[in-house]
Amino acid sequence: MKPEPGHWLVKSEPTSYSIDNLKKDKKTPWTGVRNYTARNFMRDGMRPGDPVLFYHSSCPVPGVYGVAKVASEAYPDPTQFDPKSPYYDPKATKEKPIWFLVDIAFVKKLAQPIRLEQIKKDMRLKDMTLLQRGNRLSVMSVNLSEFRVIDY
DNA sequence: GCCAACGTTGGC
DNA sequence: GCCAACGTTGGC
Repeated sequence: MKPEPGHWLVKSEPTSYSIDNLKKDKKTPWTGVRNYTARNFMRDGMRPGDPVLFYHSSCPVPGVYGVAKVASEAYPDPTQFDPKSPYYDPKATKEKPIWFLVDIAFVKKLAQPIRLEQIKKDMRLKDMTLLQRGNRLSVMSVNLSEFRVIDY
């Protein structure tokens, strides 16, 4: 899959890391992504400054809760080398890292979240990767036009 | 808690 | 390389 440059969406379960956590931290390494497609988006697609929609999943009201931006080039996810981390990958070495990440920085929290329910109803968003059948990617690209519908 | 839709793993 | 079994995601 050729990564589409420019605009992105990341998912997070708010019980594990929410937009409020990001607001407080200002910037965070997006650790723990263990899916090759998502990794490729971060490693090969994301560039510093790219806008990112921040999506809350597995919660009472799933939806886009804020906007962030890419805040670094891709670099190896340090948790893959840490045997104590839940994201430890014994196959990874510092010479040959498997997993890469970028830093994500807070931009803003939306006054009202754009709920998944609304996204589904909006004909302008019907082709969003987020809505494609069975899409469980935690990092995905978003078209500029789709991005502008959500972050107007 | 259920279940559909995947991705990954491992036997062959 | 195939494919069944298994694990995970995430909406509902």
